[in-house]
Parts: sequence; structure tokens; C-alpha cells
Amino acid sequence: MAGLNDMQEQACEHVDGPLLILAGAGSGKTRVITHRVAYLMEHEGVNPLNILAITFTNKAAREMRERVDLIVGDGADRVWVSTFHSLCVRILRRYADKIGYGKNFDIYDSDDQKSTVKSILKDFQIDPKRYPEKMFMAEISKAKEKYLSPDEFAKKNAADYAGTKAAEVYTEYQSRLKKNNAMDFDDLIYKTVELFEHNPDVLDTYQNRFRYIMVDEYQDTNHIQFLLVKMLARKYRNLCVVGDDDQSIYKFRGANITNILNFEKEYEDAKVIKLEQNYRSCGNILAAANAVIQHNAGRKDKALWTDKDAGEKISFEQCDSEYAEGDMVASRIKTLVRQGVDYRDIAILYRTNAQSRVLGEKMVYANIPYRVYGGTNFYARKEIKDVLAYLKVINNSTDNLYFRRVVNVPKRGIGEASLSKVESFADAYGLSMMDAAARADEIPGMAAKTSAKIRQFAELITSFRDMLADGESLDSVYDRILEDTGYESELIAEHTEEAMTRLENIDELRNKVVEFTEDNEEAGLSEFLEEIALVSDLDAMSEDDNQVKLMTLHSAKGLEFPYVFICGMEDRVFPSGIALNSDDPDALEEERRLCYVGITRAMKKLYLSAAKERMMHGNRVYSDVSRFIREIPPMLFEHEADMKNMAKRRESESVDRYNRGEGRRDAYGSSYGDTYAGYGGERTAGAASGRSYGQKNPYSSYAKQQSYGQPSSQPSFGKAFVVNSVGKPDYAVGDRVRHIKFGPGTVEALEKGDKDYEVTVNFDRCGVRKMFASFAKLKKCE
DNA sequence: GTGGTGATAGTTTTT
DNA sequence: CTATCACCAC
Repeated sequence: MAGLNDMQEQACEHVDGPLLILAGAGSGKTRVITHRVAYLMEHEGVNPLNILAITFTNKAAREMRERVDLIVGDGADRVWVSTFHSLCVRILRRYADKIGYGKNFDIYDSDDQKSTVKSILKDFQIDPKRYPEKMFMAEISKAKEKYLSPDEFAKKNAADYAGTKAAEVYTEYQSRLKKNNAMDFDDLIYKTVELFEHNPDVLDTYQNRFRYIMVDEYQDTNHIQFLLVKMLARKYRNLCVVGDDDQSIYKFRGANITNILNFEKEYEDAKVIKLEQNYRSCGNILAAANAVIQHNAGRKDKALWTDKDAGEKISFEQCDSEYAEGDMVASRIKTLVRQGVDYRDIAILYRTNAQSRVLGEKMVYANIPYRVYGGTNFYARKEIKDVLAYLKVINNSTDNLYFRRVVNVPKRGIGEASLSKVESFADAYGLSMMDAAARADEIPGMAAKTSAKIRQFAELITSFRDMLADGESLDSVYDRILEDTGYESELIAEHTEEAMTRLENIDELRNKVVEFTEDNEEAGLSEFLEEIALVSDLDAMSEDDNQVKLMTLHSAKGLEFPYVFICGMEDRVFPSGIALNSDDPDALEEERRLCYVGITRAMKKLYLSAAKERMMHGNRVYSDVSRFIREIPPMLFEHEADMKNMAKRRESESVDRYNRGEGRRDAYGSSYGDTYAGYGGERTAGAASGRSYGQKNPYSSYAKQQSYGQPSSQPSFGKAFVVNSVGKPDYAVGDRVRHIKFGPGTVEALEKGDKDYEVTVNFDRCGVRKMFASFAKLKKCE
């Protein structure tokens, strides 16, 4: 086959039976998948309808489709290429009735999820301060990822109070979604698996349909996705999965790396092909990537190689602040452009979205065209959600959540008190709130004035429905909504910059409506809503605009750029403070994989940068250069000598610290000890040079306690910590204790960890908190 | 029922 | 620093 190396060719020509392709970064993975599709069709005569390719993002799906098109041309459009989520939606739209849902179910995004959980907590009188809704959302999501029903989840978590509560919320959450005929993201997959499990005939249909299945980014699949694939592939076993364990960066979202590591156990006759030749990056970049990832334990052994030249050395610069960093990046970009590089060939990557603000500002200053991807998703913006909620209500949605969202936007004088009357009326008669609103005059105990307002709203919605039924186009109804509801005029009247942006966004959404109606003449409102339920603005990335691209490292996966800047190479930024503090050693490894992903995005030249100080959560914070920088051999950098010096300086610094009794933190390496002792040290240094620190910073207050609150004879942060951590606290479960910040409370649990006691306290003022005993500095109340 | 105020807590990555 | 929330005065 043309243009493929031996391994790639083997991968393409393996037709029957399970196949695992371990494809390193830049090893031509997409190429292999697309060529394999082509091979199946052209050489094996496989009907394109029988091929399913699952990708992780819509963008990847689109790209793959285009590339298959290029190779085979005819029939490629009949290959089913989609993401897990859209695949499941398509199946469920057809069969949702078999599992008790309406076929026109709504899809809840995380915002909708959150408001649902919030309202449940309110009804259950669970204090969100003590048990934040986020926690429940995470629990529910985790349960679904493991394919645990509310009942099973309840059984598993019956032992402790929090688990029981979580189970109750999960149960209620599920029943509310069902009542609203809605599914969240996790449900889409969960319910598909459930559908298959209870309807073997349906499963059989799809097994026959998808005789050849390919899954991209297999390292990022979670358990339920694994189950889904396993079910679909069970009959013909023509399953080809492609992935790279080194690029698994979504564990926080439930991705299960063992899916790929155990593929050979699951499918014993699996053929395994490793793609180790990298076609993307030049030698120095690849060497850096290899050096970094080698610090991870427990990975499948492989080493990428390239026959490209070493290329340019890697640039590293430690700037004074995040602003200086932004300036530096801007000036480097200008230099590149002067040398003839296109803006579109440059990407700026960072760990957290928050970093994009300063970088974006600096691009504006420097007159560099740029675009920030990710961040607040376009479809998650308030005004967009409002307008979409209108559309959803108009689209005969039985969902009360969307009704509630728009019924009083703009203000119509319909408040919570009236709404709960509408809701109980609806519940009593088995109606949706929308239907109940149309009969508002029948609702007992409602003032005539109020019920008139509510009926008016219902009539407004009905008028939009009628327009659509009369065949008016989607975009003209869209305009009427903005006008007749007064939404637009309210924004115009505001006369603020923010309102203008919102109007622009609403206009942008209108463009999407028009675009959609042009592309899909047959389709109506519900098809439109469906189309946009599963897309993010990352999917809209276009090659046409000659702009620098700014995005998180996560978003950059699967992409490549000739010139890549990675900013914020500082400990506690990247790797993130959370990973550094985590007691799960894999957290740091996941950060390292992320670093590996970032480095391997670069083709020609890689620029790494750090800031000595930056604003974080409203406080100036001083940071060390990221440990990942030190994992790259100095010889790969432009200023080799400087890098060596930096390494040396650090060494002597830590020897110094050790002699002063601080170095122990390295030896004991407790997560908390590391961070807080570090802060203590930095803080003193900073104070000495006359810098002021925000007193509100929780870190500095800990640091303060640490350094001054000890009866130790030396100002030795690490040491004090170590001494303290070994001893058992003088309080026990049930004792009353006092915390310097949180006040009085009762000890609920005391567990011995590796290096420290972990104590759970129920504080009178702020609820249950878990902390390390040596840091909590709890005083027993006699 | 609305709108303003002040306080407060939370800030990793996203299909 | 910012988004959200509880509370209070109309």
C-alpha cells in the first residue's frame, strides 16, 4: 500500500479478529485507520455500511471522514464515523422507547446536571456546604462509568453515611431525568448498554451492522465504553483499537488505562502492532519527549524514533512574571512571522484555561491575530443557553428545567412561589410545566394577575410552535423569538460591553441556525438541537483563519503544529498543585503524560517558558521551574550551560536547605509537607525582601502556622512537620477539638496514612473536613 | 417578586 | 480575582 511503512501496512491488512495498534505520538495513527478503512472496502470488498469508526471528538471524526473520502472516494460517506456519544444518541433516538424513554429525549449538559442536583439537595435538605453538588455529580458520573445502577450503587455504599446520601441523590437524580425525558452525557452510553443488555434483538441488529469496528484513542475509554465496544464486537470480533498508553490524560474523567493495557488478556488471539516511528517531530523534540515520559513507571515499553534531523534546539526561558512571559512569547512569534512563518502554524499551550487571559491580552498588545479555543464553551454561555432553552421548550420538550430557565427571562413577574404552584399542578395531573402553564387559570390558589402572566407566556410559546408548524423557516422563527420575547431589546437597552458581546454571540448562534438549515433542508428544530448538543467550539477549529491558536494541553491532543509554545512550566502550575499534593502517585504520572502530549505536538520547534511569580487565585505566588524541565537533558536546550547551571543551583540549594533542617521535605516527600513547607520557605524569603503577601491566602496562613506556631527552637519548616507527623494526635474519635481557622468541631474519624494521620472533623461552623493531623493543628478541648 | 448589597468560597483538564 | 449566594429593603 502506498506511502506506508511495514508496520503500518501490517496494521491495515489485518482484517479478521482483534487487533491492537499501539501507536506512539505522531506515528501516523490516523493514516493507518483511514487506510485500513480503505483496504477493507477496496481489497476485502467490505460494505462501507458495515464499518464503524469511533473517535473521541467530533473534530477527529470529521477529519477522519474527510481523509477516508480522499482515499476511497466512492462510498466513504456510508462508513459510520462518529464519537461514542453521537453513536449512542443515534441508537437511542431509535430505540429509547424500549427502555422507557421518549425518543425525543433532551440531552443535559453539565450545567443542567448541576441545577438538577442542586434542586435535589434543596429538597433533601442536604447542606451543599457540607456536601457540595460537585461531589454528587462526580459520584453519579463515576457510578455510571462503572455501569452501576442506583440500586447497585446504594448496595455498594450502604456502609457510610455519605455513600448512602450519594445513593439517594443518584436515585432521585435518575428519576427526575427520566421524568423530564432527559439524559446526561454519561446516560447516553449507559442507556445504550442497558438497551443492548435487555434487548438482544436490538444488539444483534447492530452487531450485524457493525461487522468491523475501530476505536481511536482507546487509552481514553472508560469502563462503560469498554463494555459497549465489547458488546458490539462480540459476534464478529473484528475489533481494532488504536491508542497509546503514554497519551492517556483523561483519567480524571474516568478513562481506564487498563482497557488498553489488558486488551491482550481480554482478546487472547489479538494481534499487536507497535508503531514507533515518529513522522512529526524533529530529533531534539522527540528526544525531550522520550526523556520526560521515561520517568513514568508502569508503561508499555516503547521508544519513538525518527529519521528526521535533530532540528532546532529547544528554547527555555524563565520570565519574571506571567506578563513578561506573555511578552516574551509575543516577541518570539513576531520574530517567527518576520522569518516567514504563518500565524496558523503556531500554537500556545497551557495547563489551565485561566492562563489564556494574560496570553490573549499580550497577543492583542502585539497585534498578533489569535483565537482562544476551549474555555467557556460557546454553547455553555448564558445567553446561548437561554435562547437554546427557548428553542427546547418550543420543540415540545416536556422538560421542566428548560421551562423554568426561560419562563421569567426576560423578567415577566413570574416568581418562584408561582412556579412551584405550577409544578405541583403539573405533577398532580401528569403534565409538563409547559402544559400546566397553558391552563394556569385552573391552578388553585393563584392570583388572576399571575395566572394571566403565565398563560401569556404559554401563548407566546405556542405562537412560535404554530409558526414552525406553518412551515416558517427556523431562522425567521429564531428572529421572532428574540424580538417577541423582548430578550434582544433588553440586551440592547443595557448598553454595556458585555451585552454587546452577548448580542454578538446570539448572532453567531443565528449563523449556525442558517448554516444548519442550508446544509440539512429536510431537518427541523429537533434535528438542529440534537446537532449542537454534542459539539464544542473546539470542533469548529478551522484551517482557514491565519491565527495563532491558544488552547489547553488537553485540547491539543491529536493536533500538531510546526511551532509550539508551552507556557507556565512551573511546579504547581504544570504539574498542577493538585497533582503534586495528591497521594495517588499516578496523578503526577498523568501530568507527565500530559507534558509528553504537549511536547510531541511540536514539529519544528518547541518553546518552553516559566514565570518566577504569577497571580494565582488572587495571590502572588512564587514558583520553581517545573520538574518536567529538569527531566529534559540540558544538551537538548539552546542554552545548554544555563540549564546545567540551573540544575546545579537547585542541587546546592536543596543541600543548603537540608543543612538548615528544611531539606527533609525531600526525604519525606509527603504531599502536604512538600507544598506547605515550600510555601513557608518562599514566604519568608519574600517577606525579607519586603514583598507583601495576601493574608487571605490559605497557603500562607498555613505556612505561618507552620513556621511560627511551633515550639521548635529553629525556624525549620520541614523538620517541624516531620516531627509532628510521626506522633499520634492526642485526641481520638468523638473528642471535641478546636481548629485555628475552622473553630470548634467533633472528631469523626482518625486514620493512619503512610506518613501522617488523616483526621475527619465535623466542624460546627463549616461542616465535615478531612485533613492531615500534622497540619490541622487541632487542639483538644477539655 | 425584584433588585441591590455584601459576604464568601472556590478556582485542572472536558465528550 | 471572580462567580455565586444569602440576605435585606423596596
